[in-house]
Amino acid sequence: MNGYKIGEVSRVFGIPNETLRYYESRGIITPKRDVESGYRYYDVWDMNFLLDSLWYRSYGFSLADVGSMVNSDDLETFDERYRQREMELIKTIDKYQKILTCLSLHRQRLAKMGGEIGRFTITDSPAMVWQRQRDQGVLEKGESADHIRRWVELLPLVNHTFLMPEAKPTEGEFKDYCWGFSATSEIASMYDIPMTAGTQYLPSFKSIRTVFTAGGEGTFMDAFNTNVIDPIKAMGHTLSRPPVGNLLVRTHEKGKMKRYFEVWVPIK
Amino acid sequence: MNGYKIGEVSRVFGIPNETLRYYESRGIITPKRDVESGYRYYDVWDMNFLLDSLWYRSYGFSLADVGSMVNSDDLETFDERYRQREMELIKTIDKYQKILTCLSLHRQRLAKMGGEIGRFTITDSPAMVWQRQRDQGVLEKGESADHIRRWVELLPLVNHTFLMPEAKPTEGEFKDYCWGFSATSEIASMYDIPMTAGTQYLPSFKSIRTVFTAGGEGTFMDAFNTNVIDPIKAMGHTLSRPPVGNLLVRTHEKGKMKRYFEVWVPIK
DNA sequence: CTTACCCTTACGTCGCGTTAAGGTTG
DNA sequence: TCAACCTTAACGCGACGTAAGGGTAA
Repeated sequence: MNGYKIGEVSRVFGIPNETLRYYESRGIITPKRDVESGYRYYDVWDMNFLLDSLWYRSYGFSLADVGSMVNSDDLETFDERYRQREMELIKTIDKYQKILTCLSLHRQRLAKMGGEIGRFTITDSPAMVWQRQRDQGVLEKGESADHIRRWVELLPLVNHTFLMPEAKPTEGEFKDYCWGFSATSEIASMYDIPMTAGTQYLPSFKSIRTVFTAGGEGTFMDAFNTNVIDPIKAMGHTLSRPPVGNLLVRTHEKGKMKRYFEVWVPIK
Repeated sequence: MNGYKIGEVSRVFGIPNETLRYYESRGIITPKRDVESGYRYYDVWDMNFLLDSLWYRSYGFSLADVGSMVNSDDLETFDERYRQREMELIKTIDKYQKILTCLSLHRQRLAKMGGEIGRFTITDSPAMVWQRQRDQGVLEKGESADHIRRWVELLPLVNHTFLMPEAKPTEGEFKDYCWGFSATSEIASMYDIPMTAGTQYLPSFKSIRTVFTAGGEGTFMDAFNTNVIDPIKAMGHTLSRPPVGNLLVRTHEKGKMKRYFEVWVPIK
């Protein structure tokens, strides 16, 4: 019997012999067999096609595709397959690129936020679209909640964002807040976000931005009033609109939850 | 019992309830249970953490990572995880980008090659590094073949390339050829290709480039001599160096193999 | 005779999605 | 009444990797 045994092929091309056997079971490369021993003997053409298979695999084609490409495809079919794979790759790269952009941005926000606690900066809040998700812990459910799914699907492009109620705090502190999702207006325009009840467009406002932290359950409003609103008022600013902010991260420090938020408080 | 039942959570966030149960089995979200019925009741915090989980998943973290992030990670650990994931994403994008570039290029070559059969163009051959893989069907095997694996790993950056022997064809035709891999010199310099016995650097030469086809086993040399060498000689050109060329694709037309090659024939 | 190599079958991996059987709850 | 919930269990995917148990080549 002439030709190369599976181990030789394996060593030369660096492919585990299990993989070679698997390819045979999928009908991709079917070497001759020694009838007595059952040994596989790969000839030059088996290896040509094996190399082709590796080539196609390296483009990311599935084994099923590779089988057809190696054994039966004509030129036209090749062109179709390449065209389709090209489109898939573009989509894939796009997806990962989007994720990377969001992740980097978010990581940078986390890296900076430590130094921003207790520091108040006058800046314009980012224009965004905001969607109420729940009110005082009460979820919007039922059939009307379809749009929430749409927002969830947009992760990680959307933020966990709270919005204080429209009514101005007359007694000097906020007692009410509402959680939802937000997307910057660029993202909102790119992904046609559903506008339903509870969706608001928040333009850019002159604001004071800061970062504050809160602990676990029930600590949010207090932390907000004490560490954000009181200092801003003490500085002599007058609030003009409902504050809005993002959850940056929920961490656990020494067994207790610690949440970090960034917030924009619109001022006159 | 207050809170939301699994079906409600499922509907609102668009997550199959199987997945919610699976997350519980992995210790990620563990809602309270009604002791009698065994029903799961998700409270606000369960849903907060569920949303966080979806957020982290959308960044591409594994469920094991998500479990830690939701339940125990501190800020430093978050930073590490984000940093690592960012690097992974960059690598992934890079990989796909490379594949896409090769695939696009190759598809364009396939698209053009039909019109290039029988057409001879004077052009400079691309500078490349070439590695002998086998000679007349005889594979280089044994321990000395380590470097071939290195080339295979570089797919799809490398080509299937033949090189005619150094000796000039005195009788007017070529009888010998040798298959191997090649990489353009840009790629070779980027990925430090191993230089071993059988590795040659082929600089750019003034050449005639054409595309030819061959059938199955044993048809290559004849097709090359008849469709490439003879016409070039008939045009009055004198060959200066060994021709070199790439396998473009092996197709199947009407049950028979048809191979397409591009070739550069160096001339004086 | 050794021993490195080959064979087959079958099960594990990841992150779930799906299906099924059989029962309880609102 | 009947959808919705519970449990355990298993199977599927894709491309292999791994292990068991036994035969073969040089």
